[in-house]
Amino acid sequence: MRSNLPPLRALQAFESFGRLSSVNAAAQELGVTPGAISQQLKLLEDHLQMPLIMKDGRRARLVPKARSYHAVIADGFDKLRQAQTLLAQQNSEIDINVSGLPTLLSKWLQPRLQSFEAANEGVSIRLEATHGEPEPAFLDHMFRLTYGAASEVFPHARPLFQDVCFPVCAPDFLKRHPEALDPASLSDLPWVDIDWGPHYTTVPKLRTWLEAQGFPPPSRKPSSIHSLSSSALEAVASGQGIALAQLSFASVDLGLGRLIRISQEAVKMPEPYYICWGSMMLEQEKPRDFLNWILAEAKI
Amino acid sequence: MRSNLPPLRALQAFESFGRLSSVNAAAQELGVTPGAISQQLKLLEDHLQMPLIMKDGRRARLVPKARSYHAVIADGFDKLRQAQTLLAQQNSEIDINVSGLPTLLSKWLQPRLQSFEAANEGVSIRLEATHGEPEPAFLDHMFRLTYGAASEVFPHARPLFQDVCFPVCAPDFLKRHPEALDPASLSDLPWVDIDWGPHYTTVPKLRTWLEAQGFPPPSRKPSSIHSLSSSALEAVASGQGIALAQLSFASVDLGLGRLIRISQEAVKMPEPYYICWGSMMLEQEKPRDFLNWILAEAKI
DNA sequence: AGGTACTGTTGAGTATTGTTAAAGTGATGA
DNA sequence: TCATCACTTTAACAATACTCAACAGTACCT
Repeated sequence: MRSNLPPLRALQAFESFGRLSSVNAAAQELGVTPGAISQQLKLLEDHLQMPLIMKDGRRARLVPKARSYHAVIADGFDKLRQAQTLLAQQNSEIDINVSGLPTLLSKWLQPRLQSFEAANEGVSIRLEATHGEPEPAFLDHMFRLTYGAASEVFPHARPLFQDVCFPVCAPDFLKRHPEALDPASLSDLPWVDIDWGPHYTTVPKLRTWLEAQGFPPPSRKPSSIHSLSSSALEAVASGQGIALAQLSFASVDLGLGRLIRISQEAVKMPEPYYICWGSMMLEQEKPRDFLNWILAEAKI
Repeated sequence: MRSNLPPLRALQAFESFGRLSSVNAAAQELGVTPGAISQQLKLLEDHLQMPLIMKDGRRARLVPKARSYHAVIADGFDKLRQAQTLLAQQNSEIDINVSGLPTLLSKWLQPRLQSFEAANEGVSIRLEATHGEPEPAFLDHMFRLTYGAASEVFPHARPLFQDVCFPVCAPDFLKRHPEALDPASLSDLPWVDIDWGPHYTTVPKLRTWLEAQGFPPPSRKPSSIHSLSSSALEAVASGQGIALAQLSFASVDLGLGRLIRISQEAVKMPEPYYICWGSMMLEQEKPRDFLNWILAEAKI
């Protein structure tokens, strides 16, 4: 790909301007004067031989045709900024960085992290909960806890555990709907859905469990849809309805009595959770210890 | 994210240098002199307060610690270059751009494209076969033909058709292995696998079909694994073994007698193929006609 | 209408970046 | 061992980008 990029400073001005829709704001963000931005934008129009900005009252805006171009440019600068955060991570005092799916971190890892910290005096761990997978390059300084096939894009991955799912509700809800204990009636109760997003199509939903038991799918629409399991479980705990919960995410709340398991029947998640890491990760001692610890934890 | 980027020209020099491992080559690529590159690299080291290059004999190289940083920076510049190709597409004389999964384009779209070109005199169409999904921003000037949930990241999507799969082999192979006509013996025959990659976990494989018919999974390892269905079908046509083929991809070769369907039993693909497009796409007449045509084709 | 407050543009002077050419630096070979 | 080569670095001039200050257009208020 031998395409000559336009002058980079001009691109940066364009990116900032397009995002903020203001020459002044862009100037402030880039730490230059508005005049400089104005000149750079003109320069870029000149280089690309197409108009990019139009005046809308006293403001200036992107022309519609430049919108998609800007989107890709903005993406590129995002990556460049990401690279800076990677450096910041490398140079930080943190011993172990762990990125993971939000609920996996908060409901599975967090509760047992004490045991690791107790055994490793003075170790500092940073947890980062994100839905989207990080750049593989980040894995040189970071573990990633994720689900299923997403792990395959990373240099190294080992399965942690394969979870099971079953329906749960709140004690309070069970009082109002005692029929919930009869699996055949679950299809008609209010329920809470968990949406894993388009990339995870094989994850069991309430419908999956019902069909596995030979019952019809839910007759109502979900009373709420959550992108986080933990948020869905909160909704269930507050009595909003039933949901198909994962054992490892619900176990704390089950122990506390905030949630009740309505059926002993469970469906298995089709794929395990994984821990992933990069090639330079195991050269340091503390990450190595962490990996061994977490693999042992998962086998219990 | 309020992180100050380093001087961009320095980043660009770093990106180019890191990729080419040579100051001279980087200078040539960026159309400047080696001295400028050298100075910019020093500037970047200065800005980041960390060493980036080391001398390896008379060459200069990246220090290992900078490798992952470089990977992300390079990704960012790739995006910026992509943006240029997007502009090039916008300004090109092509009426209709179609990006799609390779085999879907070559085996399904290509054969019926004549009928569209015949009906639309003088229309120019460009086909681009890629496995990876394009930036959503590209969809403002491009259709994308893809499979299943991948379609959900794009602004608009309509299902085309839901394919079915069944085992096929070459006539020649059938002569050598007449037992192939007995489904129960398929598990023990040489076979060819199609690997859709980590993002498509629900796609049927030979194993899926066998299990659906109540037979054991393949007893041997696949004699070859292909990332393209079309390449797998070529291997099968050359007599390498059997494979689970999709009706729409195999139909031409079945008609020509290059492939033979060994069983009438078929498994359905769990998700349909989709055609996807962006918001500004249907403002032009020719893309609108194309969309209508392709949706009609798919219903046949 | 006219004043005021914003926002963006323009042009000449200053600072930063790239060029040119000469000087290091390690590998290679007679 | 010294000349030579391939490559990179350094330092003084030329080109590019930024600042500053004055200007021009638009909105809003009285």
